[in-house]
Amino acid sequence: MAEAADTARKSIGARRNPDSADAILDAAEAVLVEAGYAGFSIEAVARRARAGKPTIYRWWPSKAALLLEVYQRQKRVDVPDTGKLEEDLVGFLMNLFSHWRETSSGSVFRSLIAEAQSDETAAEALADYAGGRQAHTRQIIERAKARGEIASDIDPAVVADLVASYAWRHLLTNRLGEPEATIRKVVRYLMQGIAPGR
Amino acid sequence: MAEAADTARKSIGARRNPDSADAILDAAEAVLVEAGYAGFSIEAVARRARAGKPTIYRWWPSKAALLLEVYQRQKRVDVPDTGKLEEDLVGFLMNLFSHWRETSSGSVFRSLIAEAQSDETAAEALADYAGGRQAHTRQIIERAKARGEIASDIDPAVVADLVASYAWRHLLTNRLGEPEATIRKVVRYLMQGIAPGR
Amino acid sequence: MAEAADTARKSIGARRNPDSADAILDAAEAVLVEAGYAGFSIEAVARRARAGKPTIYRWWPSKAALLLEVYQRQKRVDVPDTGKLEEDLVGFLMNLFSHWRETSSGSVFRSLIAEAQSDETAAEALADYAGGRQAHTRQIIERAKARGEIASDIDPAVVADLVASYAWRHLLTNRLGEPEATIRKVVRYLMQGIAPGR
Amino acid sequence: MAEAADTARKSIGARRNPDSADAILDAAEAVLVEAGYAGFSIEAVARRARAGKPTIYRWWPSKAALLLEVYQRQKRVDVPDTGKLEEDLVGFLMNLFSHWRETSSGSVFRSLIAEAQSDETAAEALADYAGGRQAHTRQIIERAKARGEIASDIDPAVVADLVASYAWRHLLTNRLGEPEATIRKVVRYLMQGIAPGR
DNA sequence: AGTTAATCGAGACGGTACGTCATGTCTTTGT
DNA sequence: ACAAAGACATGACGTACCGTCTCGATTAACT
Repeated sequence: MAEAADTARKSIGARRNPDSADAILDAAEAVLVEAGYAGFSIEAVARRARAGKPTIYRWWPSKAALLLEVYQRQKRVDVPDTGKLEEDLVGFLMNLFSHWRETSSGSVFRSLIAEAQSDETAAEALADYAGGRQAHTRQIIERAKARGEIASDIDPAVVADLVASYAWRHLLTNRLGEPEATIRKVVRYLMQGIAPGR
Repeated sequence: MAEAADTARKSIGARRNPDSADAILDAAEAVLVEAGYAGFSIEAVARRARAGKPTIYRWWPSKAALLLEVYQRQKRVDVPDTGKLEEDLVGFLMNLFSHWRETSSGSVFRSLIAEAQSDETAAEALADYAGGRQAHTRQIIERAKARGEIASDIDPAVVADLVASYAWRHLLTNRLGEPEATIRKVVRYLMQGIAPGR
Repeated sequence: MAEAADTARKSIGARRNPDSADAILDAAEAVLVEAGYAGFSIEAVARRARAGKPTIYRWWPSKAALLLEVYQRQKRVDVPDTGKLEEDLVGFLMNLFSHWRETSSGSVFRSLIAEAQSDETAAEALADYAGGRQAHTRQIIERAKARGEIASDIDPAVVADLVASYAWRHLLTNRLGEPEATIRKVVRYLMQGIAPGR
Repeated sequence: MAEAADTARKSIGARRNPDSADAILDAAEAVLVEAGYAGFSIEAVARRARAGKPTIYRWWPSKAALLLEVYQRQKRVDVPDTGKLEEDLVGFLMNLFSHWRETSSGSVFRSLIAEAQSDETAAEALADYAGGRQAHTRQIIERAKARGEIASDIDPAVVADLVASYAWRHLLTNRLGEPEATIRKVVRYLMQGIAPGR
């Protein structure tokens, strides 16, 4: 999250200036962290990045686009592969929660979801992105399926949906600090069901 | 969603005028339906309700408070009690989704969640409300537990959380039209687990 | 400038409550002194007087009427009668300036003049009042005329107008601290003219 | 007092748009003439000028600043130079009164004075302006002094103050229609005094 | 080498909404 | 009948952002 350079950036000719783009993305992240989604305005980002508003609008047509790029630029969360589905899922959720908690990505993703509720293009972009991410989760499940850890008639997409839903809601309601025990419960219920008599 | 009366409402003395309150809540709902969350402003509501902005601010300190009351004013979704957990949960989710789809309450609740991402008081209000609603879901589960339909060591709160999470995410990603089969899958996975070998 | 009573005044039945009237006039004066004309609102007066706004509106149809009564309630400025016109006029102006400076009446009268610029009824009330006051000044001059101190063809109304004009402008431009020497100059110029060779 | 152009004015880059400034000043004048000082609000001016409120606030920090510029923009009143002080002063006052009566400048200046009673910055701006204008009047008197028309020990500033006072009060009390005879009386009294026995 | 064209920062523009304040009217309740 | 209390519709206040526009400068790419 580098600060804006002391000296003004100039145009580098008839092409996009990567320094400006970086400065804008850095600034967007910083503003989001410091002022939250409520204080996240193009105006504020431009001020922080020492950039002109049109420069932002030229490259990111909406707040959502900017948020999305900020989110995508960040380090990916680790998807464990322990060979056991329960450990993979618990590990994935724990990693995801701590990643969201400890970096700015939680704020960014929350904002993105919020933005998508009023901006149709944001909703589409988010759907695209979430589709891609969910594929990863699905892979965990499909790996387990291949290993015979889950029944053959299980629909991995639905399971992945459930897992993602749990994560989203905890993000949106500020409950990213759940103890491992709770998360493990969720995963166990999912794997073994809640009905008695196994 | 009655229209504002033709003749201006006057004060009815030194106490709250219920006609105004109704007109404002009606207008809030109408604005949300017609212009979406993006177009939902106190100004717009005041205009639509032929009410003064101060009247709105007097009774609802924030957009969130207004949204919450609009949501709470609406008919409750039916919580079925069939005697079988699977049917109860499938029925509940189907009822909830169609309620959200077919009345304005889906839009309202989405907006409320979005608002909670930038307004701390909205977040608290939502948490309170969600806590209350989740208690209902928990009851379904506790009833089943009492009937012996689920294992005695299952934590109903966690299960209710999972169910609510699924509902929220489908609301937020505009997927309230899931076929019953999909919802039934979710409920089955939850009840019987996804692992093989029962 | 008594403070509002600690305990709420009750209605005394179907007639004007003089305590309320006094409390309102006191409050009006206090508000004007403390917050200036800019902060002088019916709202503020009502708050300060612990009175309802309708109570004020019932008895004083406009801010101007209230201001006027506040002004009229105050002690009159002394109009000296020394037997010499110059001393009378200098004394009158000095008394008037110090009265305006040292009591709240300067603020009140300024406000009244300002109010009269946007409120026609205030303008009329002020014209009436000023007419009455100017009669006093005219008397000083007519006394002098009777004594033979001024020429017989002099129009006392015009002279009084000139004197009042000087006073008004110094009030309106915050120059009530003129030294006696300056005021004496004004009076001398008026009495003996500025042309040479008397 | 031209009307706003049919087509919306756009920004002309990162500098002040003189068209907007003109439109705003025109609108301010028009609003003042049509609705009076009571109806003179920044909102109304913005509406009339088809300008955004922030554009007005950007360039004129207060109503007073706007009023002042409207006033200063107007044609100056002629200051005659006939070689005789009496004619100069009578002519000046007659010109000033008819200028105030027949153009909007009377309303504007009245408003400015009223505004100065509640807004300290307006008071300062008015004092500055009045200081400058009074210098002109003083020049008339100093010219006469140089010609020997008035005594050498006369203070021109005090005389100018008296003349301006007379003009202000007639403006503020809506008496700009005085016949020349009355004004000539005032000037004569001032020049030759009101005491008998010349 | 000179010209063209895209980009940069800056910031003004017409707007909309914000949340607050005062206006003058109204009604109920309590003397 | 009147006082008090305070809600009401209205509309202005001054501020923050919105997304668009035009500038003057800078510089790469194309004559």
